[in-house]
This record gives sequence, structure tokens and C-alpha cells, in this order.
Amino acid sequence: MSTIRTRFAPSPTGFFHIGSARTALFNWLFARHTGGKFILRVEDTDKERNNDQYLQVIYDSLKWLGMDWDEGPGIGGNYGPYKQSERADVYQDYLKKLTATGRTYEKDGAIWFRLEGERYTEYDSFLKKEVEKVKAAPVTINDLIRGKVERAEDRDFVIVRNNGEPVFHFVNVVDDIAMEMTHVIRGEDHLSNTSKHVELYNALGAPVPAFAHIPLILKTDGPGKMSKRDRGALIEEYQSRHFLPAAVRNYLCLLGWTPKDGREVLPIGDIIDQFELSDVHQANARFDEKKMAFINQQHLRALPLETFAWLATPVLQQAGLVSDTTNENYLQSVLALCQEKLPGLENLADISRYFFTDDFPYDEEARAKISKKSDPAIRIRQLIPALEKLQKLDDADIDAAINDTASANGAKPGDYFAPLRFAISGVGGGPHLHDVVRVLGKDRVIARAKKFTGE
RNA sequence: GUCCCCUUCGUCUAGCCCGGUCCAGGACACCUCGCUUUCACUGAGGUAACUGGGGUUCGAAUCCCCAAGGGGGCGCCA
Repeated sequence: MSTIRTRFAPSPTGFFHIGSARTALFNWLFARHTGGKFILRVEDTDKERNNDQYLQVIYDSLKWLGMDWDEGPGIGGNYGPYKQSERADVYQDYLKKLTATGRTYEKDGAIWFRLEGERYTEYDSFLKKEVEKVKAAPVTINDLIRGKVERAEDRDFVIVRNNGEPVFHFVNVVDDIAMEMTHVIRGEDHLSNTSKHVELYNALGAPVPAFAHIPLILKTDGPGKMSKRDRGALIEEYQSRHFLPAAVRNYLCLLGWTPKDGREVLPIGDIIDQFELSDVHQANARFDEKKMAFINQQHLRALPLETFAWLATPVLQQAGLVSDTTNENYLQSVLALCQEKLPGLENLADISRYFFTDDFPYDEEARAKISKKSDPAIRIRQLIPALEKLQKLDDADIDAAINDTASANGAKPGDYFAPLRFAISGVGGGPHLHDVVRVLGKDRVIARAKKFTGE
């Protein structure tokens, strides 16, 4: 059995769309699952958009998402070159082959592919003009996801523009033949065009690869597929928001495919093990940012602390909360507290600010909520003497301080928790209060408590 | 317009191939309650779907047909 060869063939546009990412991902997963090859081929025939910066976006995004290619730019391989802009001679060769079959002709300076079948002229309501049509025999596409799809082309089509540039349908097929692709895995938006491609394979006498048309990713709300303008559509957005690439990749897998073992959050190795093209869904999926964020949080929490710290530290540095002079042990204890409850790294700075500066804001909504029960300033004033007596700062120690103060003032322990948290952190929520007190340290807690009461 | 693809909770989906175990399961989101010793959290619970209509069958989410709805293609874009 010959090796499975799949490819991802993006064109450099300057951004990396989430739909492209998932197409690449499914190709990559299939190759890795089957022990085949994953090839990167750049479709940079559009000269205007062909520059290195745009190419770099593709490479960076693929690498960020952990998709390595076995052949392609920067790697090489036996089927190069891997940029269409460098393959003009290949297209010429194949054009000659095709011309030799008598299936091409020139019209208006362009080269057209001729379908076989009875010809007639008809008004086309889409093109809004009279066009020559052909009663061609339908071709059957054996799609690994959709089964047999039958479709007939009904018009000859251009394969080389009048400026000499070959068009997508032609170069795509030629490259897939020349690079001996066994599986073409791409978005469903290409399904209708596949009949053109099969016509070309047949005319060139080349074996038709297996096709797999994956469902599209639709906008969160509103009609149509995700476009680059939609929120969440671009991979660079997740990079800049400090999403974990493993989480983005994990979520993307869930759009149109479900792991057999029922888990939603799982390591990539397990996904590779379970991935089968035949299990890919047929229906389009709608993008859900909240679910993505959830998956991200799950991955974040599963990280070993050292890894989390390694990722989180630059985020805090960027926010100006941490510098080279920050105490390393202190930073580690703060991060240990934050990790377990952090929604995402993008929230880290906001959530942990009070650990790094005394100049933190007070959340007035939280203040209002706490004040409904009792005046927090009064509670804190009552609590300060007990805080000053703290010794070990362990749970029992802190509980004792609160319990004693409560009974001395005819209140419940619960009356002190929220005020204390608010006084020392300015917010209504966060890590376990005992841990916050312990990490901040007795001196800082007392100083903030006093400041809070206005002393 | 035409051709192709699709159709289970708001969303992602399980189940569908091999009809009965499904008055349809899970997850996200949402809502409620509890922990009245907090919580970005945790625990418990809840609302919520087989697009519609025909057929086949003792029996259909599951098979067939039609309709409707959604998506995509139809370019000398990719």
C-alpha cells in the first residue's frame, strides 16, 4: 500500500482564518493517524499578494498550532518546489499534455477546457447572458465524508487566463497529481467544484484522489460562514489574547468531529489516535467563543505549575506588574493560586493586580453588595486586633482570628470573610481567602486593612 | 435562478449505518438553590431538541418520499 499523502494549500493573504486552520488540522490529523505525509503547498499565484510577510503568517500560525509539515517550504521534499509561483514549468508541461488530448481550445485569449457532450445555448440567470452549455455526463465523487456525490458540469471553463496565468482549478489538480496526493481534504465550499477537478483528472489520465469535504464553520449568529471580519475568526487573535494553542487546536477538532471516547478536553496524541475521516460530520458547525474559552480554561488548569508559570510570567511582565526585581518565590505562590481558577491568561493581569501593587482599584459593585450586610469598614476595624495577633497564618490561625472576633462582636464568622477579602484585594471574588492572606503576608494584610478603615 | 451538500436542546453533539433498551444522553451557555467560611470556583438541581408532512412497520430520531429551512458552488478569485 502506498503512503498516504495529504496537503494543506493556503494562499498567503496576510491572515490565517480559523476555517483554514481547521482544514489544515484535519489533513494533519489524518496524516498523523495513518502514518502518512502532511505537505504544505503555498498557492501564491496571485502576484499582488505574494510577499514574504504574508507567507510568514502561514508558517507561524501552523507552527503555533503545532502542525508540522513533512514536505514544503523550509523543509523541502522530493516533489518541490512547494510554492506555486515557482512551478510555472510544471503547469506548462501539464498544459501540453492536456492540449495533446484535444480537450483544450483558445477563446478570447484564454485557454479553455472542453467538456464532452451535446452542446446547446441557453440564457443563464446567474451570469445573466446567453451561454453555451454542455450536456456532460455526471461525474461521481467518492467522498469519504459524504459518500457518493454525483454532479455534472455544464459549461467549459477557463484553465489559463488571457494574461497567461493558470487558474486555481487547473494548478490545484496539476499539483495534486504531480505531488501524488492520495487524499484531498478541504472545505465543503469546494464540493461543487470537484466535478471540474475530476474532469481534469480524467482528461489527464491521472488517478483521482480520495476526497473528503469537511463542513464549514458558521458565524456565531447571523447567516453564513465565518468571515475574516467576524470576532474569533483569525488565529492571530488567539495568539494575542494568550490562548493556549493546544486549546485552540482542541476546540477546532470539536467543530465537525467528536472523539469516540466522549471526552471533549484531551491531549493531541489521543486525538490523533482516535481521528477517522469517516467520523467527520456532514453538517456545518457554528462557532462558539464561550465553549472555546471553556476548553482553554480546562487546558490551563491541567498545566503543570512550572509550565503555567513559564507562560504566565511574560503576560504579567507585559502588563507591567512583574519585573526582574520581583521576588521569584512570591511570584510562584501567586501564580499557584491564580492557576486553578483563572478563566484565561488574558485575564491574569486584571485578576492578580492586587498581589503586585497596593494601588489596586476597588470594585464598587462588590462594595455595594458587601455593604448590604454590614458596614465593611466597621467589620475590618473589629478584625484588625485579631489580625495583629496572627502567628502562623495557617487556616486554623486565620479561622480563629475571625471566629474570636465574630463572637466578641455578636456576629457570625461569615460577616467577616467578604469584608476582609474586599479590604485587601478590592474585589468580591478570587482564590480561597486563607490563601490570599497567607500569600500577601501579615504586614501587607494589616496595612491594607488599616488603610481601608481610613486609619 | 440553477446545481450540490446539510437538518437532534440557544450552541457543540451522542444515538441513526444494524428500527424497539430514547417520554432522546453528554458538554458549553443560561436559570435556581446550597455551601449562610469566601470564590474567577465548587456541589445539587432545572429549563431546553428529534424542522414539517406523508409513507413502510406491531413499532421510527433511526428506513423511503416530498416540502420547508440552512449552507455552499455556479468568476479569465482561491
